[in-house]
Amino acid sequence: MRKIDTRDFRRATRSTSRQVNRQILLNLVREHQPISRADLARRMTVGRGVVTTLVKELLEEGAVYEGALGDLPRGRRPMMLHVATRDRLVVAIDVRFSRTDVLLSDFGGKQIALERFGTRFGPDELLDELAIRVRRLLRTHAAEGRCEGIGMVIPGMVDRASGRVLNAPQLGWRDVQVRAGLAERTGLPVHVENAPAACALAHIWLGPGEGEGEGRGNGGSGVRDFVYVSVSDGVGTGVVVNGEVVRGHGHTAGEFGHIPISSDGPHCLCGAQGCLEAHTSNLATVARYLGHELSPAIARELLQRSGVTVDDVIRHAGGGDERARAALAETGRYLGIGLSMIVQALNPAQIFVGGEITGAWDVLEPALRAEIARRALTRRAAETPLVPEPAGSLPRLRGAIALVAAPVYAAPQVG
Amino acid sequence: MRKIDTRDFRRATRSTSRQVNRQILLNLVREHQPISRADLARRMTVGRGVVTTLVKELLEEGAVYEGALGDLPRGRRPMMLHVATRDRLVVAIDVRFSRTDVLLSDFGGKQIALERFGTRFGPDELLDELAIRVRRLLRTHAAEGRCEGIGMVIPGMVDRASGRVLNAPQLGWRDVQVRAGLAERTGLPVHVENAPAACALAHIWLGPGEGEGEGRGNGGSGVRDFVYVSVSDGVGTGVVVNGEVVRGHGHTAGEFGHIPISSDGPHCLCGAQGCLEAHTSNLATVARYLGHELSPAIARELLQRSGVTVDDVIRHAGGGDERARAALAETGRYLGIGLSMIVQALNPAQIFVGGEITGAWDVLEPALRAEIARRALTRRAAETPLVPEPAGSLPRLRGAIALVAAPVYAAPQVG
DNA sequence: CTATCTTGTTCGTTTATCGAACTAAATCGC
DNA sequence: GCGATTTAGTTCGATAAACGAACAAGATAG
Repeated sequence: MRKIDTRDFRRATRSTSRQVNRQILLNLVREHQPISRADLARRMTVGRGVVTTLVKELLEEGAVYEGALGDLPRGRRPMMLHVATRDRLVVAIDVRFSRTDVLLSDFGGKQIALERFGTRFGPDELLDELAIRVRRLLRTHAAEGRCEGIGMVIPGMVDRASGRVLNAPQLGWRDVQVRAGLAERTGLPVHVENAPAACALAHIWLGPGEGEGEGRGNGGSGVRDFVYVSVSDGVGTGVVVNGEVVRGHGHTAGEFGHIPISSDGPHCLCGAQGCLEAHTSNLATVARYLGHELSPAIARELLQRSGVTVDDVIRHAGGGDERARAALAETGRYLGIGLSMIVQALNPAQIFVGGEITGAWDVLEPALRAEIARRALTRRAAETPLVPEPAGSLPRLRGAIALVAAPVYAAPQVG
Repeated sequence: MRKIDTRDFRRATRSTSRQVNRQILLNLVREHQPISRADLARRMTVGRGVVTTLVKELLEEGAVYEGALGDLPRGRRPMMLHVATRDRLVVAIDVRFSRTDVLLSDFGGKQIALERFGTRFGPDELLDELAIRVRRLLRTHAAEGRCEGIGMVIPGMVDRASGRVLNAPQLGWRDVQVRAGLAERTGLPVHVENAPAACALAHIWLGPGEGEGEGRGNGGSGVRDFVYVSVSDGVGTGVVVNGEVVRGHGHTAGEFGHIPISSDGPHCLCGAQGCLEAHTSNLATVARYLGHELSPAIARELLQRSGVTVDDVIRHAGGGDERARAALAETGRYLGIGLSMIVQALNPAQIFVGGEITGAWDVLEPALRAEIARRALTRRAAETPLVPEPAGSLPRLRGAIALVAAPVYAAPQVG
């Protein structure tokens, strides 16, 4: 029951029906490929004639292609249809404090080439470096297909519509026009997004990132209401309601990382005290392992001197180090409080947890479950599925891919 | 950028364009009445011919009517159009612990007759009583128009689709089929909803409830992303994203009332400790005024013995009672923590605060603002507008009206 | 009284779905 | 081996919508 925005609506024209049905059909092919025209007609409860003309259009545009003939017990064998992914390329860029990743992939999420380099903290220097690498990648792999765009994820707040980075504390950026800068340098359409929001987008459109080599390409998890919680240097979330990422009025929705967990907890980079992030970031976990409950600023120093990383803590926990297990369990307890708030506030169908920390899921999960169950108002809410996503599946790069792929398949807006 | 749900989509048919444009037109009339056909054509960037046929259809259905001729500097005078509200009635029902309100109103929110009686806690008894009163009201006011449905708001969790009350602790209800029961008894379509969610719906469709006598009828606040926070016996919220109320996967979204504010705070009715509700409900404020930080169960006893109500505390605060002011300011501080969480999580364009407590807005507001500003990540978020809605404007009954009115004007779903 | 301007209607054109008829290609029964 | 049956895919006329131009109905200005 959505209200029509009388100041910014899209009315139906002669061609709106076609656009809507075309997009539905394209999505059905995407999620059920290989699939025949007759099957599509049945799923859409439409005559086969309409499917014929819609498919003809999509074939001419190169959005779908005809594969092999299917098998049936009786009757004429159907011509199976697939969405085109292989010869459509995407450049995915993940900018973080520690490093920047550049991935060339196809539309289905299949990896073609991955490069890593140390992040330049000057925006112009970084964009120059990126432009050089993008051009080189596309020249080298020109035979693989045509590049349809660049997706870029940033640890910070982004105005997705304008492609401007509003505030990225980890990079020290404020009000930087990233999209225009990179688009000029490369001549490609550029999409910029906050990292956890992009990770959520990847789960809408590409599904969980298990298929390393092949990349299922079709799919996207069927869940339409979920929250993606990213735990790394910072703690951020992507909120999805009704199959759409919630951006917020000032582009800062999903900042669950900076809700207060305790009134007197460690100081956070954001200036406040006791934030979820200050209790559960990788820095916080390491500091806790080393015997402190410190602010991230001091913790960063501490761990630079000690040289201990979260991955070390997780490895030690796996090896039976009780202090490491206790530190992680404590992180789990705090994170559980945060997740319970998400459950109360949004009652999602599922919560994805991403980050290095998922390597200790056996330690984490009981703590998370306990906190959620302690607070939940209904049994259904108490049993909200938690799904870990290991950092190794490159969720942020998948998010960057989704930034380019999603608009091609998204529902046309009407009303 | 919404994803199409390939398991539950609505494809475009021959008549979809018409439905979409018809609904856009209806909403334009609603928000700009009186308005001419030619103006509608300009706003929709469509030929006047299309408007003629759409309006003819709406006139025949009685959804709009022609009013007086408009004035123009030159040319033929336009025929002004209005939405029909006066002869379309709604029965709004607000069930609470202390009492039940039944309001007969028109589609624009104009009050016709209001009845109050003590709530029967047996569902069947309550429905019987309600049916008698509804029938009597409609018989008495039969001349005023035809009743298009019943809207009913409940303090608790509701499955809106099935009309079932899942859990209403204040009433002691669990799994009660309210809709079917009342629909059978009255022969009218019935809509049931959680009270704060309905209050949010009222703000989408009817706008803030200032116009007592007339009822602006047109309108609805233009804001499409906001949160309505209801503070009374309990504390609940209605979350609105993109002009649509967020229901959650298990119908329990918006339960910000039961997020933890403190780890060792008062026990809450929900079983947990330190909930926002336990700190900021009317009971909590009264208990605080009387010198305790108590669980609501004990507080209820206490205040029954003392006979003090929130309204008393608010009155005393207005009279200069420092203890009352301090108690309310403390409530404001805790509520501010809750609101700051809402700002972080959803970054709404606006937050509405409803309930008796708004009577002490001068005491409350500084505390709320301070807490939000202390936590907010951007200036825009820090300055999120807070809008008080006094309990006297009957927000819950307006919500019940909106339950019936909204579906008539809502955007048809496509894609 | 006429030129001009604006509103509202009418009607032929275009573009979509809808549905029935038709062709193509496979299996089954005999 | 061959027609009956079944399923896939195409074609084409009917219908319903937007689109756009022409036109009638009022109003004002000079």
